[in-house]
Amino acid sequence: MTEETKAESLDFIREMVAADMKNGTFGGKVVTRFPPEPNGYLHIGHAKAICLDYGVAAENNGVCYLRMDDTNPTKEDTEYVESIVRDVEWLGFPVGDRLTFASDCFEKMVECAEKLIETGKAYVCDLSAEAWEEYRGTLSAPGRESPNRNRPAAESLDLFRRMRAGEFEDGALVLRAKIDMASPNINMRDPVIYRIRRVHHFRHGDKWCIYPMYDYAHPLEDAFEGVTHSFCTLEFEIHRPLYDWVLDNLGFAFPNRPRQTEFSRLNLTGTVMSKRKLLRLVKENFVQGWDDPRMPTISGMRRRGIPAEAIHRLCKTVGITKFDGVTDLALLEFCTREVLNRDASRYLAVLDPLKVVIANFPEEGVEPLDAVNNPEKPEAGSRKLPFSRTLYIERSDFMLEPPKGYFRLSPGAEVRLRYGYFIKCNEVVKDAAGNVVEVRCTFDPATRGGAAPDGRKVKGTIHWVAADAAVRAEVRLYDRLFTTEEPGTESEDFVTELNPDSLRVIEGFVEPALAEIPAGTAVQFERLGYFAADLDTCTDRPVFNRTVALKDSWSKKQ
RNA sequence: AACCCCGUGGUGUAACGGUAGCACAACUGGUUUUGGUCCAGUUAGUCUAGGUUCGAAUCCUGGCGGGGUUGCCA
Repeated sequence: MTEETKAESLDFIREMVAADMKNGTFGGKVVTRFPPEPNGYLHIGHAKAICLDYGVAAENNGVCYLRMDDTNPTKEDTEYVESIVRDVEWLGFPVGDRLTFASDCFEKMVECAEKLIETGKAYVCDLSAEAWEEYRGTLSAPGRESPNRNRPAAESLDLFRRMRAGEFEDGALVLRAKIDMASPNINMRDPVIYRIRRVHHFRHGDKWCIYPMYDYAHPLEDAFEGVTHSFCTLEFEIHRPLYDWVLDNLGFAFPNRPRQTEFSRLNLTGTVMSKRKLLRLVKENFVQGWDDPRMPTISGMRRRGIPAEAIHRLCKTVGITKFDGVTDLALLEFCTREVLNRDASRYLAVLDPLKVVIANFPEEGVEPLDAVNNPEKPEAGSRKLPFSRTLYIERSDFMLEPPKGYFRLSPGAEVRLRYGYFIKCNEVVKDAAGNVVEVRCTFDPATRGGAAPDGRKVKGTIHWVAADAAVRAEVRLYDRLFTTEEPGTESEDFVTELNPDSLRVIEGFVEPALAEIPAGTAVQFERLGYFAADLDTCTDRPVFNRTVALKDSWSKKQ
């Protein structure tokens, strides 16, 4: 064994799976599942679970199902199913025929429920939801037994079948597991496992009027699919005894008994992650949709230009633990820059133009210059870049009175135009208010391409576009959605913490090569950041979403 | 308040009774036709009090701090 082959450390889940494989707990198999409820779009937090579920399966030659946990049709919809499949596939995981629906198992779940009733483990209860509050007890006081608790099995079975047949009003009866009303874990105090709810199901229409509760349905879904390792987030930790109770009382035993393991969800600074809150941002038009580039959704990040690989890298870096922390958004930005620095072609763009006239350059004509597409990736080739007498440069790349350490353009200073020539500023034109509106320069023809044959150096290299050839583009700059690091922690009314400047739309100039760039393409505008071409049918101009700004040590110093 | 889970630099994560390491962030410096990249370096950590042990981030007990649970949501 050489040093390079030194094993990477495993997270606690992968260690557990490795031990299971070694001990043959599940007969040497690994089956996992990613089980979203189709009531919203997937976000970056789900990506962590997806990477874990699919990752552990793949590492052990197992399979992973994408299961729609559609046991409560009130908020579920096919739109969400479709978006979830799209997002999982975009992340690079196969779905295909491994797409399943919990609701397809409803018949088997009813059979199991009847078995629980027959063995005295479940009973039909007529206590209203309000009445139950009193019976349930509190966190510190035990509950009381329902008067229906000892209803004969035959009677419960009959009532349960009539519940299913639609003989009762919504909420009139429920089926409860008979466990322990004195348990310190409230989930074990005779939890509801079936309720009557006449709601149209997006997949089964009005076939069902009883729906199973999560705590009862989930372990069965896992068991029916042959899942071995059922990973979920920390808030389900306290539900695990019930998960186990369902399986134990229906006779599931290893190696055919799934096991639940919890890990901490992903939190990112400056955003919210709960579907309820994200839904509100969409419904109340605080953002333009689930795929708004400011959203922490997978689709939003895709549109923002964040590559799937960056999300993988983030998930790998944050790892899997039970510590409930908050990951700095800077880590996602780092992962994004890392991938984009390698892959994105470089282009020139000017967002806040200042006119530059090259006095000694011919009035007419355009000179095509060679520009390398990506210095990190020679195989990306090069392109032609038009140069002319009138140019635009970034307003911030010129200063009348430059502070110490500023090495861009200023009166008397010489800088390099990227891929172009050295230019020197000779004259400044101001308007009546004293604002600089034009800079007059001379260029050195010997420095074509950006190198001086006499070996003289310039410290600054600035970007530019030829005024006549440049293309108008809409550039969208995004900032964090919220002003606070952890929005919503202080007040439930988290929308009061929304950042009013989270979207800035700018009319800028880009070089002509970008006129017809395909949507989704990631590019770097030198010195400005990474951008993703957007397909926005509301505008006839190319649109760019800024994925992430470049690191900028100069402006940070100021 | 009862029960469960979790506490390692500012942040995220390693070390599985034997040298506290990595990454991000921050800060220096070097290279550079992007103030990007790349390279080198600096700052900074085991919540706390006991106990077990030759030896504790790791095991035990108490305290403190954080999170979760009182849906006929998932």
